[in-house]
Parts: sequence; structure tokens; C-alpha cells
Amino acid sequence: MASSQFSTKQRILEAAETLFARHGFAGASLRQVTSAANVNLAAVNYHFGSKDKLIEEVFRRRLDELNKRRLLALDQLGEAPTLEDALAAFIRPALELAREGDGGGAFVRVLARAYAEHNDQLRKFLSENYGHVLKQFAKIFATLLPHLPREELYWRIDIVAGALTYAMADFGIIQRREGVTEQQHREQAAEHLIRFAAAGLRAE
Amino acid sequence: MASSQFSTKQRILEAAETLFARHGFAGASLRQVTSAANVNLAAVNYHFGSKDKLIEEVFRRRLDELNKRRLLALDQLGEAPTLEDALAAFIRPALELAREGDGGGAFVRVLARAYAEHNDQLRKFLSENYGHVLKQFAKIFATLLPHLPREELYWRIDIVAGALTYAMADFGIIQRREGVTEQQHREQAAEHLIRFAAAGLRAE
DNA sequence: CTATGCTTCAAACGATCGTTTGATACGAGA
DNA sequence: TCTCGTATCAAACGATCGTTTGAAGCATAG
Repeated sequence: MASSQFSTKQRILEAAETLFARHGFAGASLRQVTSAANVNLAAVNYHFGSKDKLIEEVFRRRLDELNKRRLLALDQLGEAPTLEDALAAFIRPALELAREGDGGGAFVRVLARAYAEHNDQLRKFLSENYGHVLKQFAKIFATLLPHLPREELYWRIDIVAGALTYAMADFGIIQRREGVTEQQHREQAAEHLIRFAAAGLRAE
Repeated sequence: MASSQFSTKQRILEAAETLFARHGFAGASLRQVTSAANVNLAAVNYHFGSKDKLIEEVFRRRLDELNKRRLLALDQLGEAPTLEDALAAFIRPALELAREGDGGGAFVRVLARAYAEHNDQLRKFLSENYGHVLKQFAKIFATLLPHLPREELYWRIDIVAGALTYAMADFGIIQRREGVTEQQHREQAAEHLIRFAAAGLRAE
């Protein structure tokens, strides 16, 4: 049971992640997924129950990891971190996830798609797994920006999250130059984003 | 020919816009669209040729309008506009489009979806219709921020565009309060976004 | 060896997809 | 009034969708 189940499930998850990123949840069929994963068509329903459950699982796997790393980075901030440090704790784990070889880069696009889907069920799932992390960051941003009204802060965090989503998914107009790897490109995006966001949060 | 063709085409376009915004391009079927528009199924292929052409037309209609308004707002800036004014010329037309009764609100979500789709054909179409407008704005931002290196400026404009896309499509975590209309919510989002973006552009 | 419990497989299910067809309705111009 | 081009219609096309089925494979425990 162990090795073959593991391998099949994992290969489905990775193929699904790539194809969902490329064609969307409705646009990528289970036949494409199972064919790319070199497994039988019925394996998806056997291992995951349905296409929707597969989508959820693609999410859960990476999102748990992302949240874990963000909270870890948050913990590792010193006593008196700068705003840039706190932002980096929020932004860099997404960057790291995106540059790992096993398809994390595809996942950040899947994540951006999920926002675009505006699906209530998916939103609920995201806020359940995402909400407490965001609250943690809101707390440290609040202590770093004591003069900022709470509601104003929430708006600005929301803007940062949006810009991050967009930037990490590489949706922008800026094209990678020749000779710049995707990693380097994302690294640059993160640097610019942190600087920009820090100034935006400090505004007024 | 005149009135009935106009009515059918228009009703298809509007129903398509709403349903594409809600379910995505692949997720919304022509049967859903024609049913919502109260027209015959075959009308889409008759008037537009194919589903893909319909998608393109949904885009072109609004994007032409958005670009026109942005360029107009840009023209109407005085001799020495502030950075906030220039940003408003970029951001407010999207807001206005979003709050018109005839489905503009749906379109900004369609637009955000298009970014998420990452479809090369669609990207090319967008950059063709979008590129020169963005260049115009880049120029005025450059004169308003003369100390900023050109590449740095492009990065920051990209971030602004991302945050705008995200905010206008109402993807964020911030939920509308009871008694706040969608218009007011978007208005608030625009205000926060302009303030945030101005500070971000001025960073360092 | 046999039996058991996962896992994989080819095949088919009904539903729905985008598209096409040919008939029909209808208004404007000769 | 007849005609012709446009528009709409019900119906069907083949393809593909997500899902289900039942048999076959296969390792491990008795």
C-alpha cells in the first residue's frame, strides 16, 4: 500500500497543480491530469473522491506549508524588528515556495487563480487556513505602526496581499530579461515589493 | 436588421460578462450565457463566430472604454499635477467603470481573471490595447519622480497595477460592512489605494 | 497456498460541452 | 406582391466532461 499509493497520489497532485495553474480549475480536465501523471483516469476519484476534493487537496498541501513558514519567520523576528523585516516574513516564504523545484512556482499561480475564482466555498476555506496567520501579522504591523487607525491598517494589509499575489504569480507586464532566471526575477520582485509596501504602510 | 441585432448582441455580451466574471471563461457555458440573455443558443456562433471571439469582444468593448477614459483623465491633468492626481487618473476610471449599472462591476472581475489566466494570446491582446496607455502614464510618473531610475519605476508601476486589479475586483479579505454599498466600498478602496500607491512610488 | 484488502485498469455511464444545420419568420427594396 | 438577405429557432452533431463499474493485479497475513 505504502509506496505505490504515495507515488500515485503525489504524481496526481503535482500534475494537477501544474495544469490548474496553466488552464484553470475548470479548464484542466481529469484526463489531462491523469495523463500527465501517467496514472489511470479512475485514480483521481479513487484517491481523492472527486475533482473538487483534488482541488482542495492541491491547496491544502502548499498552503499549510506556506503558513507554517510564515509563522516561523514571524517567530524568528527579533525584539524590535523593522517594518521591512516584518514584511519580509510575510513575503519571502511565498517567494521561497515559488522557487522550489517541485512545482511551487505553479502553486502561486494556482493561489492567484483561487482569488480570481471568487468562489465562496474556496474563500471560506482560504480564510479558515489563512485568517489566523493574517491576524498575527496584523498584530505586529499594528505595533510597528501605532499611529495608524486599525481600519486603515486592514485596508493597507489587504493592498499588500493583493500586490503580493499579483507579483508572485508573475502576472505583470514586466517581462523577465534574457539571462535572468525565474528565481532572480522573483527575488527582484520581492525586493521591490517590500520596499514599496513598507513605504505604503507608512504613508501619511 | 438594426434594432433586433443590436439587442441580441448586446444582451449576449452583458450576460457573458456577468457569467464569465462569476464562473470563469471555461466555467461559464454558452448555454448558460444564452439562457441568461434570453436568446437562442445558436445566436452566439451566428453573431460572434465562436466562444473565443465572444470572450475577445467582451474584452474589447470595456477595455476600449477604460483606455479612453484614462487617457482623457490624463489629458485633463493641469500643468503641474501631484502624484496623487496622476494616480487618480489611472485608478478612478477603473472605479467609475466598476460602478456603472450595466455590468461594469462584473467586467473588472473579468479583467482580473484575464490576468490570472496567463493566456499568451490574451496577454498579447491586452498589451496591444493596454501598452500605449501604460506608457503614457509611465511618462508622467517619470517626470513626477525624476530621481527614480527607469527600471525601478517600471517595477513600481507594475505593483500598482497589480494592487489595483486585485482591489477593484474586490478579491480581498476585507468584507463590505452592512449598509455600505458596493460603490462606497470601491470608493474607499480607491482612496486607500491612491494614498498607499503614492507613498510606495515615492519610497526611499 | 489460499485468502484478504488495497490499488490499478479498461470500459462505459449519462450529462454537458461548442458548434452546425436546415427550416422558419420577418422586414425592406424592386 | 414577390423577393431576398438577415435573424431566430429547434434539433442534432461529435467530442469531451466527471464519475462509476466490475474485473484484474498484487502484496501481505494466516
